[in-house]
Amino acid sequence: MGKRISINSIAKHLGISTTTVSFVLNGKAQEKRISEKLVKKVMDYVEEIDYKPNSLARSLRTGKSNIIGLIVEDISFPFFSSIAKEIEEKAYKNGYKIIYSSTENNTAKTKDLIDMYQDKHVDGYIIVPPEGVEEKINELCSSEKPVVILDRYLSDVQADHVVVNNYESVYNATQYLIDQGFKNIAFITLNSLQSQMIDRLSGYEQAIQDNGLIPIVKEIAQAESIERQKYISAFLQRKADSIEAILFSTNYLCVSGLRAMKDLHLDIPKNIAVVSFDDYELFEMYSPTITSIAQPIESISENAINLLLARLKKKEADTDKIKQKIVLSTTFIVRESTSQ
Amino acid sequence: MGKRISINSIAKHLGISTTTVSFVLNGKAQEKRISEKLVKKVMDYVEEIDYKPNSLARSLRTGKSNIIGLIVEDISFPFFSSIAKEIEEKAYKNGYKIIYSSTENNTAKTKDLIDMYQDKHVDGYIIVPPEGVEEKINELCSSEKPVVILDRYLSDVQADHVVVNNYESVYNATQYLIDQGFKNIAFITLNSLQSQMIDRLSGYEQAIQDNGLIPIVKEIAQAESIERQKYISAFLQRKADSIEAILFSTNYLCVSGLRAMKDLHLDIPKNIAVVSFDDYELFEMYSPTITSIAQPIESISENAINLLLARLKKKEADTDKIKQKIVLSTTFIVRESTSQ
DNA sequence: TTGAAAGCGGTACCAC
DNA sequence: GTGGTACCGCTTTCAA
Repeated sequence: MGKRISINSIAKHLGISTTTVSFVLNGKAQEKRISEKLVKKVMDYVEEIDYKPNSLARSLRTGKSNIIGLIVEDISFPFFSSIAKEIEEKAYKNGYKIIYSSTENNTAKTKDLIDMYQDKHVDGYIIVPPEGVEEKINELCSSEKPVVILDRYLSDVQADHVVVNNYESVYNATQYLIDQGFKNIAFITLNSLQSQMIDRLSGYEQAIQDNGLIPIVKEIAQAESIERQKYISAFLQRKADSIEAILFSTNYLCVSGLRAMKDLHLDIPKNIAVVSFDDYELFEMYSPTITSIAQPIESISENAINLLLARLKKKEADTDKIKQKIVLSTTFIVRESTSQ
Repeated sequence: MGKRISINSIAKHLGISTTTVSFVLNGKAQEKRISEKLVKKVMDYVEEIDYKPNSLARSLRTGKSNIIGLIVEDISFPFFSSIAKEIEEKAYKNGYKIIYSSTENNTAKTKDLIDMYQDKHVDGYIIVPPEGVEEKINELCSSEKPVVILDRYLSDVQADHVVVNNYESVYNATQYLIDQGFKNIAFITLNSLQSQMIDRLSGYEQAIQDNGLIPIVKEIAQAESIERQKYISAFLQRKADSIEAILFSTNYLCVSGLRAMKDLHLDIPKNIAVVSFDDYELFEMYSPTITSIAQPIESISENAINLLLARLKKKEADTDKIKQKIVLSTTFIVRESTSQ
């Protein structure tokens, strides 16, 4: 018969009921004490015709989709694409697929995406949230779907978090620069209210204050790469004489900074020492090599997906409501750009 | 009532039939000549309770999922993540979501992924295929789902393709080196049978032959970054004296090569000139800057998704079976690494 | 040990 | 113009 294969056609073909086939297929043969013979018969036939159950129908019935929604800031950033890769790999091994999207730090788009994901009945979420989605995410959390927040901390949100110790990392990096003898240390960051940026800034400010120095902070608007470079360039032209070292709060800001410094013929580290948050292949290859604060990408990914998988496996019965906040340590990689 | 909202509960609440609600919701009110008043009533209520139809149920019934499957080699490669970003953006604007995966050039995993995607009833595929999946993809194509192949050309596969002119690009780059006065030009590539690699190699070989020179080809096994560097390093140590220029067939091979050359204190371009296929931010920032063959990422992405969307919109009726092969041009970016 | 049948939430054919 | 209802394919309760 030319009919599409379904659990029904199998049952009909074998002269048994769909129930039985379903039980066998779902490994409930033992439990339901279905005869070995029958099980084998079903399995053999399924094998023969290479039957694949329709997961849509299954999802509709069970409410589970075996899909995890991954929402990052921008999949084309190496940091996020590396995380995506790791998460996908692990998810795949556990029978989950990933639907991903980039928010581009756009609140409206993010809300939209979450709606779409809910609509697709994804089983869980891993989200790198932009500003202003706390409420939406809280809604999400109060549905029974597990949510893991990545990279940023949302204090008002009842969800698991995986972040790095931004404050301490930058505090220590700043202290390192000070110990190296630098005094006029600038911090270049994004004008963002996201927790990770706030924390990095605070770490810098506190270290500066603890050493009785004067903070020099430059906030760059979220903008295209070329724009960023211009802002930084303008800043450097005004301040280059006085600044001895610069800390960048993200790697792409640092890249823009390096371009600007190259244009201005500023010598690193002779004129200015440089440190960047978030390591990048470029920093290892650049001349001079650039000191950086490396985030543990593997560990971040692993913790996030493990946390989510654990929640997914747990029956709602023993749902321990205590949300976790996992804080991972960064690695300070000293390179040539900070040698006095 | 505490019942979950469905098209049925709406119908019941309003005292009309599900059919009517369905028609209104699907914009078929006009077509079905449903009264303005009723339409408004339905719409208002839907608005009020913020009803979102269950797309799973809809997919089950219609066979459409509004999901596009994107299968790339490795999402953590900038080339692929940039493409993913562009494709996602455009897909999103057209109401499609993306499920993506990385094949890691693993044939078995890829087949598995395709199975999973079929199972999820994705509406269309964009695939960067590893070796050995031609048959599987042909199966896919003979289902009615549109498939677009990216980056590599599968001659036996009846699908749309979007590729770049690998052969000409490398031929011209090689010729450029020759015109610059380089004679002993090596080509470092992967030991891969994928069309794009074959074509790049052929382009090199033909140019060398056309100029009466001797080809020097080094094939590197697919391996971890560190391994690759070792292989290249060993090759360079044996040949450094005679080689005047090197062409790398991919950007990550070139990065490994740059590391190796740095270790060996080979001066670029004084000792050796360097060209890489596939541009990379690093090449623009490196000292010296590295000449490269840039792929038109935006154009590749745009063509791929447009092709797919076009096929998706087209009714099966006027299905023009003629598959397209879109060949895009690369840009040769001359930088410091090739100045004699 | 196995089977009948009621949904999951929509869509769309067919009837009135 | 509007409504009844079969059906997409699978899970699962209940009965036999």
